[in-house]
Parts: sequence; C-alpha cells; structure tokens
Amino acid sequence: MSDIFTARVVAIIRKIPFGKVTTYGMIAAEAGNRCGARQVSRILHSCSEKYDLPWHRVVNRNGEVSFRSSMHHHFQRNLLAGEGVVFSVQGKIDFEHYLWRPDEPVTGSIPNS
DNA sequence: CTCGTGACTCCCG
DNA sequence: TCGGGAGCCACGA
Repeated sequence: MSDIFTARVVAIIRKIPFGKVTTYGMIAAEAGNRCGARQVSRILHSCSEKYDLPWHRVVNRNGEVSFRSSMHHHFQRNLLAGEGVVFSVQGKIDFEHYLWRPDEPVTGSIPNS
C-alpha cells in the first residue's frame, strides 16, 4: 500500500496501551511528518470505527480533548475515565502518568539529542 | 482528476 | 496573554 502514513498512524494508535494517551503530534512524528498532525485527526475520523481505533486515547498537545462539540468532548472524557485516566481540574490529562510514547517501549534505545 | 475541509501544531506580532 | 497565519497530507464528494 502506498499510503504508509495512514497504515503507520493506524498501527501506532493500535499500540496505545490501556489507560494511556498520546498526542497527534507524536503519532504524526512517528508516522514521518510532524506537520501531519491534521492528517492523523482526519484518519482517525475516517478509520476509527473501521479499524476499531481507540481514538479516545488521542488528545492534543495540551493534554486535553480537542473536540469542538461539548457532547463528543464529554464522551471521550468519559471513555478515558473508564480506563482509569484522571483529568485535572482544568480538564487536562496528567502527562506525567498517562502520556505514552510510541518509541518508548523499546529497551531504552533513546537517541539522545 | 480537482476542490474543499479538517479531532493539529508552531511561529510571530 | 492572545489572535492570526502558514504548513502538511489524506479522505470524501
């Protein structure tokens, strides 16, 4: 398949462990494009149900839900709450405990910058 | 094929 | 502190 970006994004999202969250930017960066964050959201929108992706585990850079509709916003928050994810008073997720990195699970082979 | 849109993110004034 | 613009690319019509 040529659309490696989509496959990459889907694969990464599927790897998100239970009770963890990640950001569009990280997925996009792992997929190969930092600026592809928008595409990630686009893909999620189109393939969330088809590929059964845990879209609710994907949040924006601020650690909060990016939905415009309060209804969906509250819905995602509910799903995360069901996984044990706790939101701060400001409705943000504590990255210190819930942020997951696609390149972390490896044996500490982090390319020091 | 072309066009429009978007659940993002970063930079600048 | 906050608003606006630019950049990227896939999917649907």
